[in-house]
Amino acid sequence: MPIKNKNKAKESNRDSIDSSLQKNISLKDVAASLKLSPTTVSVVLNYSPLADSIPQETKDRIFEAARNLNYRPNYIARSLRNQRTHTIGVLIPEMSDGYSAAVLSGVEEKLLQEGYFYFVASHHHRAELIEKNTQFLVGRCVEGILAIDTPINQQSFLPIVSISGHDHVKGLTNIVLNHERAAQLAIEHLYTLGHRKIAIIKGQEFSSDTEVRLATMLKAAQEFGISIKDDWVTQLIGDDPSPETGYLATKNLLSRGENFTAVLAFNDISAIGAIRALREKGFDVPRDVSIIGFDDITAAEFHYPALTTIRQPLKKMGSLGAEHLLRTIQENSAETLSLEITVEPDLIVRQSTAEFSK
Amino acid sequence: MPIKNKNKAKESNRDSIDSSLQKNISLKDVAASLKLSPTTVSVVLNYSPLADSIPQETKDRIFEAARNLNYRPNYIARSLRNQRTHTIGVLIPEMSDGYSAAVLSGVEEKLLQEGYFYFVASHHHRAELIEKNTQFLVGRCVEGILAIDTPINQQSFLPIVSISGHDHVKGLTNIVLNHERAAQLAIEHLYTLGHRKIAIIKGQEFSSDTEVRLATMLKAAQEFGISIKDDWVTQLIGDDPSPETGYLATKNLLSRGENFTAVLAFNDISAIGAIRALREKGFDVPRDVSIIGFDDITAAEFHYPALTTIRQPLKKMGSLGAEHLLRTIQENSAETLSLEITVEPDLIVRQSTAEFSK
DNA sequence: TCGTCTTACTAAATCGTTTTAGTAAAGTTT
DNA sequence: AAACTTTACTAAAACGATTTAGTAAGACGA
Repeated sequence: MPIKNKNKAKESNRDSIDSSLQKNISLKDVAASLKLSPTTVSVVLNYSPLADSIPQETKDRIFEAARNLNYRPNYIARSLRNQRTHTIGVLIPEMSDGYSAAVLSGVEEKLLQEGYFYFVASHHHRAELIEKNTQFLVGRCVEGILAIDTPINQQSFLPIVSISGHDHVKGLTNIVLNHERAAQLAIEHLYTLGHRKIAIIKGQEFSSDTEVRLATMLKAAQEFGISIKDDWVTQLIGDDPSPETGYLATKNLLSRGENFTAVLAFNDISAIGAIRALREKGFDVPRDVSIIGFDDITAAEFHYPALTTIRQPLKKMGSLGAEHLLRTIQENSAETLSLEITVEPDLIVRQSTAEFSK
Repeated sequence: MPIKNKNKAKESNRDSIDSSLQKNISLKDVAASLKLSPTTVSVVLNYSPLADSIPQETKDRIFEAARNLNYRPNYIARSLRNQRTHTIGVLIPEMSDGYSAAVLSGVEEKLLQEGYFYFVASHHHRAELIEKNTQFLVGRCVEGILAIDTPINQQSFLPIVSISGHDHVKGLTNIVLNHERAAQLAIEHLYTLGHRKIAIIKGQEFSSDTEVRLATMLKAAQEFGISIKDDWVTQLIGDDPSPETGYLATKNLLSRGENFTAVLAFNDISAIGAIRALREKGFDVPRDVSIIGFDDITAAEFHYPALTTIRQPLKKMGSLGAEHLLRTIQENSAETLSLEITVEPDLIVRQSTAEFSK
């Protein structure tokens, strides 16, 4: 007897594997197999309060039939009826820049937890693609939009949460870094090490953090009594997400013949390029010049020299953004005020900065 | 008069912005506004051959009304009716390992081109998550699945394309690197530089390339008359996608007291960790030990020393995979045979390898 | 002038659910 | 024994499109 049971178990297991090869078992099929109406089957399977009057025995039969037939409710039909897709759209500049991926991993974790999926569309910093992709996503009936490092200039009927954005549009929630604090940490670190001549590599115009990053750095410098000459400020060159941008920017900086002792790079990627440019000109990092990156991507720690950097909690920003977006969707609060949620940076001291001795 | 026209243009522009704030214009609404039936409006807007008998004047009215009301067909309703979602599911191990992101960028490019979107689900190398996520994706009515570096052990009624997978399941298409060639390039390079004592860091068990990578390397070495001692083979330690894995593996290797002159790392990430471990023990790369990475991720070029590596055309593998998946979906060919599509590696010589002189 | 063909449409079914509004039978109260 | 409740269901509408199968009116040929 036990053996027979075992066989039976195996068989039903096999059945379910095989049946995963054929599809299209509908509610109607289940209902027909039980000589019940789709209504009854639906309310039971959904644990609807309407099923209160259905006797347990019938419920059991229904559950059993659904399992045996391997019934999976059609998500599309359900979405149509309920007007809920449990899907959100994510706008990113670039899939492969490390930054977006880090944020996305936080987004994904939170969304899957809550039974949501997401569509990603990248725009490569092209305004018309932002517009077009947004339209596509809306066309796909997403319930909200998460914009990562992507400018948003229009109000929408959909809830939007922007990560590292700086636009102030009605109804838009921004997840932003405490930039003042970040700048303070960076400048203070260099100041403490004795640096007074600091160069800054700012981001490209299209990066939404570019402006604040520079402004807060200049302000923090001023507070420490450090004046930063115009000639010590340069900008990333090119628009692909590679260290090349920082490499070219730094070469440009060096060609001006200025003798700064430290560089604040826009991000880790560009800091890596900057180090290479300095090395080519015979400067050792950190002996001759100190460099601070920004973001703390994985590569930062394992670069040589390991990068001192300002860490942004990218993954956390992603999950916070997702969490907030889901909340506004669930509250169905179209009247949401503009909101700003701030996360804190950390100074991570490694080997690319050193005391200035001269 | 021109002025009035201008105003009018502005107003209608404004209307369309405002109307993007309200949603839910259905086919029925458009039809009602024209006193036509939804049928007529549908066939005209879809350029269906059924619209042949509709006079141009009516068509124009319909198009105009659709534009003015900012009508957007409801994708869900359309999907339900047509039984097409134009959505595929992508399984990846990890969002933020650089590898998946590179492949994804190729996938995305191709898919968006063809009007498809994709859902991503990552499984962190956990078998039960692979299973669960696949179920979720199927539940979401995806039309096919793209598995990136993810083991597939079951046939499915959906088309599946696997990138860097090594499973041979009926109906599964594999996009794979020409591993023999890759190994040959790597070994030949080291051989030419005079290296005869080569250590190998193999991947973790969960990486689908681990086995072939090692086997082909050993075979290629043999062909060059190089014998690789068991003690010169070690394995990545830990399961997060950081250089730490290679760092630990290399420390382990060094602790064995063997005196190899070159290291073949499983990938660039781990090569970076390996270099750090060697450096800590006082070995200079490439003067004392040469290192070859694998993949050619962005970081490889800008590492110090820049990594010599075997390039995998990751983005291309992504777009090839997507292309092939779409093709099998469109052909509706459930009878597809197992197929293998091979892409070619390149040897990228940089600064982490040098002639062995002693 | 009848039958056929074309033109310009529309009604209704369908996709697979959920939900509203019943209903028939049995049980309970008064 | 009439009136009301509860039990155990079902029919039909709805979500928003597409598609099949018409239809009514006019044009045309024999």
